[in-house]
Amino acid sequence: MSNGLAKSANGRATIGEVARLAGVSTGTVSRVLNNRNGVHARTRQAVLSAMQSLEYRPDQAARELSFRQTTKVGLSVGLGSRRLIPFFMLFLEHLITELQIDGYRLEEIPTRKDGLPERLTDAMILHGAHDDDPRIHYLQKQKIPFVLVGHCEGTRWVMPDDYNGGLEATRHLIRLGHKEILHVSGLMNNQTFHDRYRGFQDALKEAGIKPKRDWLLDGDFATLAAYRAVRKAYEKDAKASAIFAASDEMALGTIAALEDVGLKVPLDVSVVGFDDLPEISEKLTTVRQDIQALAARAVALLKEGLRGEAVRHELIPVQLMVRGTTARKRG
Amino acid sequence: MSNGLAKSANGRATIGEVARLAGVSTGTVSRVLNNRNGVHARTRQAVLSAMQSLEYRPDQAARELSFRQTTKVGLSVGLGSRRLIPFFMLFLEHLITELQIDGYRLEEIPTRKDGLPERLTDAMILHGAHDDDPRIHYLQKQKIPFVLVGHCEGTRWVMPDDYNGGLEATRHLIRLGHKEILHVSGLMNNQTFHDRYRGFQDALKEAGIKPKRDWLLDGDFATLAAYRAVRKAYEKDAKASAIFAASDEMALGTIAALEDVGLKVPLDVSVVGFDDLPEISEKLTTVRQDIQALAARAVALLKEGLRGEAVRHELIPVQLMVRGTTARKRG
DNA sequence: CTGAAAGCGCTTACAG
DNA sequence: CTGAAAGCGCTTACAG
Repeated sequence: MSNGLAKSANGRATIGEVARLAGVSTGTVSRVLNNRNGVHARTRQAVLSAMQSLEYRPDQAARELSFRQTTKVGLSVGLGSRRLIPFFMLFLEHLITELQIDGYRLEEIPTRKDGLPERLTDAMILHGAHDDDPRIHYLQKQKIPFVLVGHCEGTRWVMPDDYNGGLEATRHLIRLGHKEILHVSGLMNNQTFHDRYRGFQDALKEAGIKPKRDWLLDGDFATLAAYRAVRKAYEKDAKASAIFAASDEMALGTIAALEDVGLKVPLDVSVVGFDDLPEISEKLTTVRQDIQALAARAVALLKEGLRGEAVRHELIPVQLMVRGTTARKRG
Repeated sequence: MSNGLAKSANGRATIGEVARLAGVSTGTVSRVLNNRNGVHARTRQAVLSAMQSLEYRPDQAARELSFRQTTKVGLSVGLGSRRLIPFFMLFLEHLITELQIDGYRLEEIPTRKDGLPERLTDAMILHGAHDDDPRIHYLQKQKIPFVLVGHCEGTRWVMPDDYNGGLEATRHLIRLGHKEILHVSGLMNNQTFHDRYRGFQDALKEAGIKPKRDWLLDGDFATLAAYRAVRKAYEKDAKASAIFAASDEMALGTIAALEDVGLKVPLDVSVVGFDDLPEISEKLTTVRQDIQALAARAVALLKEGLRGEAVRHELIPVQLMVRGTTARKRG
């Protein structure tokens, strides 16, 4: 090694090597590693730069073993919430990664028929919450810190800025000259989709467009259901020149339906999706949400909860990605 | 504890407690734990029963730390293979669990544009292989032990018994009196679907049924594509009273299409799927495959490879699950 | 504010 | 065939 210190067998620097280079003890290195206070600023700096120059990355296994008791974080998926969908998979993967950084371990906790988690962990992450979700009150009573992926007054929560996503997607269509815009979504008892819908409505309102009742199509959050709803609408009498689908999957179904009734996207009808999932949305104009950030912020809030800090919430920004499925309204 | 030995803080027995109860050293316990030979049968038995009575489960973190060098298993997903689908998610989850038991760590290795893995690990699991997959020859040359999920002469492989699944699904329909049976699948350059198709063909052949060219529908492995293919077929002139869809997703699309052209399932048309995925296939007559066993056997074969044993392969049995979407042919 | 030392639960040469 | 002991890379009272 350029600094004359040997690295450990498997090629990675150890805490001991960092300590030697920084001229401190391993205990001190450990303290800065874990952000404990009571380390002199100068010392901390020295350790930090030693870590950097050695590209130090702590050994997970050793940490877990030393934290005699690893913090177990439970992931609770709401009743009826689908687990085997791309969004959830990606969220789960990022969540595991983010928790690992702090030495926490994720466990999926099954939900009982009464809607409560099968058992409790040191802290919990709640996904797929609905109004009056029994888990919220229950965890509050048990004094288990938790973070909600979604929103609920008085709790610690984090979620993508679905409202603004819906707003921006719809504004984009309006800017392109579209005046009649369908919205393909699912049941509105789902926070996420309700928020996207509110964004849709408000964008119309601010443009002075009054939505008709039949502009709202039930796509049941799925490709095929969206296809059937859109196809049926256009086979009847739909004239809309633009469609905002509340998910990329539904956007895909929407596009296929338009194709099958002989309409070209984006020539005849523009389509915007939502999520920007890999493998699915490459060519779609859509609203990107940052799933990694969602997971990272959820973990950050959870740590605050574990430290007993005050509840607060965060909204993860989303971003309109203009690609090939939207165009200016024709003559 | 009933045996008068204290368990460690976090409630789980340690190797030391097992050793004490069995009247041996921790080294010996470790040896039986890792199936090392050179332990007297009687001693081994004593240790085993001590483990059992203490419900001993080794601490992963401690093992990893002690195995100075953890074995890294790379998971390589073939180019163009979809990763965000339920089957793959479930396989991945089981794979991680199974590898963990042996203290191995799974890493997903990206595939380069030329089809080779970005980097090598101690051992690899190949998924989504196609004919002439360059990874196979490459890994053989590099002498990296690997297991293929699929099949390829001269390699170590494991896969579900897709052929028999296709055979059984089709036989089931034939037994119900159906004589004209469609098969909804995707491109046949995919081993899995090709095998299911062969099963379909052979079942017809043994029943003396000669399939027509247009009995094979391209469902592109997806719900929506299956829907469109089936709908188009019946809108034209299809008369088949039964359909074997090569995946549950395609079966769902198939059923929706039949419904939309006014046919009742299973009254007018019977439908069989394949996979039996949770959340998706509750009411479907389908062929269950055991994804957990698939992962477990893949790991077992990989361990053989790591030990330098001869290559061999395994077929994981599948099972026909008769549920509500198939019925005896009418009139 | 910092260091020396014990300890987390396992594995593995090294003796015998 | 088996035990005693060192060591894996960290954390954390305990002194100072």
